[in-house]
Amino acid sequence: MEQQKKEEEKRSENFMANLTFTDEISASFAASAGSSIFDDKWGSLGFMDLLGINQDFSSPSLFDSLIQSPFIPPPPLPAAPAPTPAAAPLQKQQEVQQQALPSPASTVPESSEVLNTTAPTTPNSISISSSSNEEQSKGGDEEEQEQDDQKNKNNLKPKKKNQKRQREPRFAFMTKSEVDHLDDGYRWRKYGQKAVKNSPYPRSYYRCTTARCGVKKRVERSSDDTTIVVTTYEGQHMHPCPITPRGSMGMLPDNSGYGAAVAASVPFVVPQPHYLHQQQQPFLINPSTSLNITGSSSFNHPTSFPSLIQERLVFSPSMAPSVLVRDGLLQDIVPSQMRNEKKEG
DNA sequence: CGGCTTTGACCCGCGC
DNA sequence: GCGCGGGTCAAAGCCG
Repeated sequence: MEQQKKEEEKRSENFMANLTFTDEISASFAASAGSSIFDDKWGSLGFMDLLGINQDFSSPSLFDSLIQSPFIPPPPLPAAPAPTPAAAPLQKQQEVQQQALPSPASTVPESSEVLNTTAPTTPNSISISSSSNEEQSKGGDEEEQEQDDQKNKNNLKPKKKNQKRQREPRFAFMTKSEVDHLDDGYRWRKYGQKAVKNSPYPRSYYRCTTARCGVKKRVERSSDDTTIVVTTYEGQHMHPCPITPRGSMGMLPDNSGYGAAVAASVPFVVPQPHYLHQQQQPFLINPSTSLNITGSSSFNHPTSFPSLIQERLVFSPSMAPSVLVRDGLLQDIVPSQMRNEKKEG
């Protein structure tokens, strides 16, 4: 165990990750939001927020604006990926205080499904996608959900027939990594594993070990590109990140009383054009461009991303708009186009 | 001993 | 109704 961890950490140090976003994703967002991606609704949200990694960035140029954004939603999902013990020291520790301002998260479309596909042309890339299950309860029914959850736990049968299982919003991202289970700072307990159809790799199910935190995480490896790991989060942490010393992360939803709003919101944020500008890559506008946030300055804080996801973010708009993440299933997450391309190539 | 993983069984929703 | 596949449970085992 210990050794394994160390190995992973070691690997993480050398890890280079690309994160890709597609303009279609944005399109999806815009469409579902019924407004332009440039609206405050979306435009002010940072995708890093989504990951809950909006802290400890060593790249002010890119993230400052993000963080200073008036509408930074609390990380609906994995709050702040905690520092990987081995990786943390490597960074400048440029701590950025997140401004947990109340966000318009509640205005976010609750049933939007967003995909973020990745064009894994480079090694170690991540792609982010988010989905809010269309079946999921409409927003504010957190209580109801909890009750339902309880029902399910205490008694599996008494579920009403006409009551579809409600699901938390989901958020998925693809990561190029040798390691399946990325360390995002939270503690997870594996509760299941299933073979994945058409894939030699199993899908693992994890649950946040924090008491009363129902956040789940699903990890599977792409069958097309075995270097791609698809991680799907379901639900939102309403507690501080257990590993984060500052606890500044988890603090968001918790202390701000923002929980309900967050719960009711889509756990996804989209890259904000204005900060992307700073990278001089208006990927949202020009579908043919690819924003590579890599570089000397940007994203190289190991502690600010699921342990192995670092350094390279590539926003690459090139996928089919119809590709939306649905239920976080790999086959849905990975755009067919991309998969086809991979097969061809 | 507590926490975690493994793994087979089971439940449930959905499509045919 | 049936079969399939996704998701979850829970007992057993492992490990520090």
